Amino acid sequence: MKPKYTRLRGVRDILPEELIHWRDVELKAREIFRRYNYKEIETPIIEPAEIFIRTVGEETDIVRKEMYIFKDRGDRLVALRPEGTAPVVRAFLENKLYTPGKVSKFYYIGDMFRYDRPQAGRQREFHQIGIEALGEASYILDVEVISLLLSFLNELGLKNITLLLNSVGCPNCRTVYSSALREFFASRVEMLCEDCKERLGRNPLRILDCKVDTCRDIAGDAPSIMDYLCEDCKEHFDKVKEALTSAGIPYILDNRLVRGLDYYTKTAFEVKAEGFDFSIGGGGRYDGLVKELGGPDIPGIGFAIGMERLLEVLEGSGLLLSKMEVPDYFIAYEPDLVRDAIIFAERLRSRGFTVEISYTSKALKSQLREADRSKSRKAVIIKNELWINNRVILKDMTTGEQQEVESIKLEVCKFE
RNA sequence: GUGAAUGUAGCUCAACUUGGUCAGAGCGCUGGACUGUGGAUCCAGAUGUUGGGGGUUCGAGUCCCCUCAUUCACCCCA
Repeated sequence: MKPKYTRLRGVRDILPEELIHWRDVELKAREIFRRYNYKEIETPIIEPAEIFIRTVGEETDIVRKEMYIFKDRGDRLVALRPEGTAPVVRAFLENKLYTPGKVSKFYYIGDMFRYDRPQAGRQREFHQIGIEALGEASYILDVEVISLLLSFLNELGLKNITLLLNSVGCPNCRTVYSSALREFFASRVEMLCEDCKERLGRNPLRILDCKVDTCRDIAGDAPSIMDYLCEDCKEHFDKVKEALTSAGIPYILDNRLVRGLDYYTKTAFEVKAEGFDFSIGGGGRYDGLVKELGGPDIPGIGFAIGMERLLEVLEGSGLLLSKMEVPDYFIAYEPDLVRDAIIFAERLRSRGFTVEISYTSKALKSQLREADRSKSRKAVIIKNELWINNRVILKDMTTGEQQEVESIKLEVCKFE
């Protein structure tokens, strides 16, 4: 049978067996967030498109061609959220959660939408686990956020995670750097690939992480942002690096690390797993974002982890171990005892057991086949001659051993 | 948005360069051997508008065109 309706491109169903692993990961995340005192927040999937356009940046690909954007029936321009930071900041301001001198720390787990062509590690609907810490400019927070991220991955069992680190400066020094880059590349424009020629006008920083060899070679001689950081940004970055080093957190400086959203300032970072091309998460500071959304001038920092990507890495590393739970009992019965069987099943369920029952009242043979397929640990067989004495047959489906027991025993005993 | 590959039973895939017993296998499913006790073995059986549409041909999963979908890469990113 061919399905009449199928899912939209780029979205997928997460089936029970896989979802188990999602919940494991989420559980671990919540546990870590608790230890760092982050509180969960949930924002709508749909938002005024404006908040993304303003913060992510009009010239970014996300806004130019990847937003699910449309007008609702009230003629409002709305968007399915392409990322989590702007909504959290919006909620933070709208609910007046800020108090001077206090840091607000949030985490979220939810789905995001970007209208991309699907490929490995990329879907149109994808899920992120992210945090946002608002109200503190100190480098100490940067280090804590990075440390949280690495602890999380570490405690999931991942080794060989590399932390890539950069500073993207602030609007002041980045502008200077940007024009220096533009000047540099403009003199070599004829050697750049078509994409980079485009990037030269739009965002010269992007040329730095072009994959074309000739562009890479040229970019190798390009000026480094480290020579352009202003005093404040430089000092901040130095302190972050020092603190990471003294905390024993290894990192790789990557001056070509360019985050894709305009709101980032100062510290920018990504985490990658060995053997996987994509990064599984990234983040950074965004000290101007709250103000950009109409709030006070308070700083922020956060990161987001791609759930699907993380799971792919965990899968590839053999770290997905949880299995689906199987029923404790399967109730099989002689047909005229259906009602008794139903009631007995309910009693066991009310004691906390997972109980399946045959829905077909078929021959015992096929009921036991059902028991086998349901992967139940034990079968309970209810037969007339025993049932009148409140006894049932308890069969261990693994060993095949069976014994007569009092039915009440199953209710009061803990499952062995 | 650009480029490439793929699209055959529920699942994994055959049927090849050479259009003509080509609509198949394994797994799974149903039933039987086992007459009220699952799994193992053996035997039997069901299932497909070969993604969809059009064309070439006496004849097309097999060739051509269009379309849809999937996968991968680019752009970009989680």
